[in-house]
Amino acid sequence: MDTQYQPHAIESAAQTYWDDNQCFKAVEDARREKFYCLSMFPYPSGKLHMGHVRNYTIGDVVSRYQRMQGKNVMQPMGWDAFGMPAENAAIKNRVPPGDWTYQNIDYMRRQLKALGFAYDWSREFATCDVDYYRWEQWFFARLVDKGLVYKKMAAVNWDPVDNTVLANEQVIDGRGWRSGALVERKEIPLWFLKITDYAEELLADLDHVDWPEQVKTMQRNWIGKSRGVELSFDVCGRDETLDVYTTRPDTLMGVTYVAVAASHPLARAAAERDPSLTGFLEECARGGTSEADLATMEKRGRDTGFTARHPLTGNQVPIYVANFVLMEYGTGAVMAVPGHDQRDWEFATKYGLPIVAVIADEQGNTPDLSAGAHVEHGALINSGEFDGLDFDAAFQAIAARLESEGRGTVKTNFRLRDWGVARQRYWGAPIPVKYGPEGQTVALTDDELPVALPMEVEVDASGSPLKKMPAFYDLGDGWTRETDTFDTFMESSWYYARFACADNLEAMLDERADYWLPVDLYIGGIEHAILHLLYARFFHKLMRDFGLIESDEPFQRLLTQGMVIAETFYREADNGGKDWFNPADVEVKRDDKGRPVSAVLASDGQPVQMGGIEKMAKSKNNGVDPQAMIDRFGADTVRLFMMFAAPPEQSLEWSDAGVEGAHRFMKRLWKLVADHLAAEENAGAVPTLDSQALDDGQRGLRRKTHETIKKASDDIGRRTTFNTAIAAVMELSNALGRFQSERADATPQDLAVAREAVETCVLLLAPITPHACHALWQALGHREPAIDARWPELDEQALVRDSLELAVQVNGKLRARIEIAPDAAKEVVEAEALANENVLRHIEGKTLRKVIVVPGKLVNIVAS
RNA sequence: GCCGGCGUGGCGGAAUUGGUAGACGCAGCGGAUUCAAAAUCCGCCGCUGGAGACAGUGUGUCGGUUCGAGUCCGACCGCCGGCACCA
Repeated sequence: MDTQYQPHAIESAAQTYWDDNQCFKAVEDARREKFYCLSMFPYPSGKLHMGHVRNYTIGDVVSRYQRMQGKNVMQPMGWDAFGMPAENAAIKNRVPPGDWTYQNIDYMRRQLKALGFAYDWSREFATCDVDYYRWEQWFFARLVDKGLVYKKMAAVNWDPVDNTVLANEQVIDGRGWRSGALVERKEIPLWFLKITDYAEELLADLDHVDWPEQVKTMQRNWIGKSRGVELSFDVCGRDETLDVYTTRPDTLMGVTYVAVAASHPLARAAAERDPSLTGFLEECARGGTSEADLATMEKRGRDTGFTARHPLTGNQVPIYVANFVLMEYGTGAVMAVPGHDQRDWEFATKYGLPIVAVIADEQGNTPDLSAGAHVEHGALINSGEFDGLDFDAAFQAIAARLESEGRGTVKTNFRLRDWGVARQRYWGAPIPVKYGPEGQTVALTDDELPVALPMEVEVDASGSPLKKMPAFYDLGDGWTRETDTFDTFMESSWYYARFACADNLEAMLDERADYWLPVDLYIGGIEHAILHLLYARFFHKLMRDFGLIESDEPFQRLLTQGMVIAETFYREADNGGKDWFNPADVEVKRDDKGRPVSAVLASDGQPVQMGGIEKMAKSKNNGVDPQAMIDRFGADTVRLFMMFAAPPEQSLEWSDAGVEGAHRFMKRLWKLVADHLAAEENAGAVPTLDSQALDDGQRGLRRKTHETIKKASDDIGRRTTFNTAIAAVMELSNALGRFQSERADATPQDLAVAREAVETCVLLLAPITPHACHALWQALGHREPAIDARWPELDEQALVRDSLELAVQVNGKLRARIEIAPDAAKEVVEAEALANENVLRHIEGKTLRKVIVVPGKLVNIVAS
């Protein structure tokens, strides 16, 4: 073999081999256990970033590992191709979004291939392919038939200058990102999917998936199941009621006012009576629609002049209109208990509304409400017949009373809201609906589908070009087509299923979906923990209920990867902003401890400021181009560094020096194999290992080999902590290197033990650095490729030790280490520990209280 | 604001179920090799004291539980992700 490690030649040879032999084409085979490994598909933004490289390397390592376990592995790749960036690029470069998208896909596909990922490329598709989204349109029409789709008014961000709807991302400090105009909340009719019909099941089935607990908790909280009471207040002097929902009916006697949304009919009626309210209602429409905006804005309100009658006491309480109550969440009205709700307390304090204590503090006294609300549960006070009841009893009693009077019912509520799927944008799948001359709304029939998105368009900042294309929307006879397109979360909600049968042009899914689903391991960014994953789970259940698939959940196991971050550098610009410099163009100066102290721009030698470590992003210009790293070190080094630098769930800091370290290891590994092969050649033959005839050194190396197999198998297969698996292989390779240099005149058993260690290193690393291991496995004389080699098998016998080292503590502090036989009795261990010189020194003059022996670990002697 | 995380040497991280803190790697320092350099190899490497044996101290801060806490509990500080039209 070549004694030099030459990554580029090795990598293209391995990739050619895999390609020519179609090694990663997945074929359904009922007799074999399947493993479907999926990484979240990329948005084709232009080129791969390090986050992609990390995501896809994790998936590839697991896929290759599972293949070596003998599983029938499917690992597909595709493109989440609809979305806003294509429209933005179209405005900027005057290129149709479709052209831009498909060009990006071509470039990024080449990059993925250069990284050597074991994808079945025959299953590739982009969500902007008609053959993909046509089935989404078909399925949507089925949902319309089943009554799972409806249209209702909902708030959007409206840019009054560009006359267009803005995404939340396009609203910056309450202004449109292009126009700079103050954004308004505007209500328009939009399509919704009834995800709330599935709230209960979406919550319950979280118990049956193997996901990180934090993600399950976030989803549970997002769905937000609560038990409360829906009750109604009569509006005094008007023939109407105000319905409100509360999870705290126990505080009902503390209600001192009621608040309604600015767009509530009662608020509008109030403005007709009192025109001075009109300006306030307009003000309420200002600002963004995001929950963060609403939760952090200044809470403001006005008295409508109307009053409501308390359902139990009959007392009149004022009705306020408030900017933080929204018409589309719940009933558009809330009851306020300022004594026991902090937001209500602040509002009441601001507007001089009464604050009444109706829940006692822990000691049973009236709580002090001068500095804030008392929100804990407790016994009722100032509540008439309900005084003294605790939360549960009061809930029941008050709910029963309301029910008997026909003024309320116990109700389970969900925080989860129905999914608005309509977007007023061009680059998305057209919503398959048409409108008739008499106001009819009709889903398109199968023979009217698909609705193909016109590809030759000019996009500007004034909204969707579809609205200006009669050829698209005008169907004649007064019928028009919907010009809104689907939320791109629609496409990403079922792509994992389509990968099972992407070549089927006759049906959305076929029986192959049930072979592959559910996905065994799904890998992607933690930022998708709620929305994407919840929508995909919902869509899966919809498809199941239409008989398209059998399983209940799409993703059996989930791995959420952390971000890739890097140092930022900038200079203050003349306009007060910052000019950001790429880390590749900056030289960092360090002090004698290696701490970075300053940095200069390489091109001019002048200083730049260090801006801290941030997520790799265009805005901070701190992205490291994977391509440059692959060109310089090869794909294996990049993959190795990515897997070694941090466990997958944590954020990963890019480090040029770290990459060089990974490259050095690749060179050492290469040399280790070359040295071993040279030694075998000297000896003339490959001897057979006789595990019964080994000396101490040989047994030591063999133990290390099998300890490494044990650890790496567990780390990759169960824990998915690839960094520690690599560290273990590094330890083995270090031990092997020492062994080889100590035994220059190798005996046959030296060579046999060393070969086992060498082959173990190569196979354990094969999923991570597949190209080099492909070449090394060949060099070691194997005819089958490394991808088809079986994962090394653990020999428990090799792990047996003659003696163990135990730590000896005195009062919890380490004082000595003792060598002891692994099967030594507790008494022997204790005696040995107590005989130790240093231990004796520390217990001298003290009384022995207790000796704790943790077998195989330590002895703790308690003395005082 | 609400929900979910994270915080360990100069740096990335390890310590898997409450049991020897710092594996592995990077940087640094010392040495070998070399005419020299690069590359490579060997050694040292939390902090303080000590020639050393060893002792003290140390996992964001403060407090608690325990024979024993990086790990569990409470309060706080800082940073990150999500908040329904970014993907």
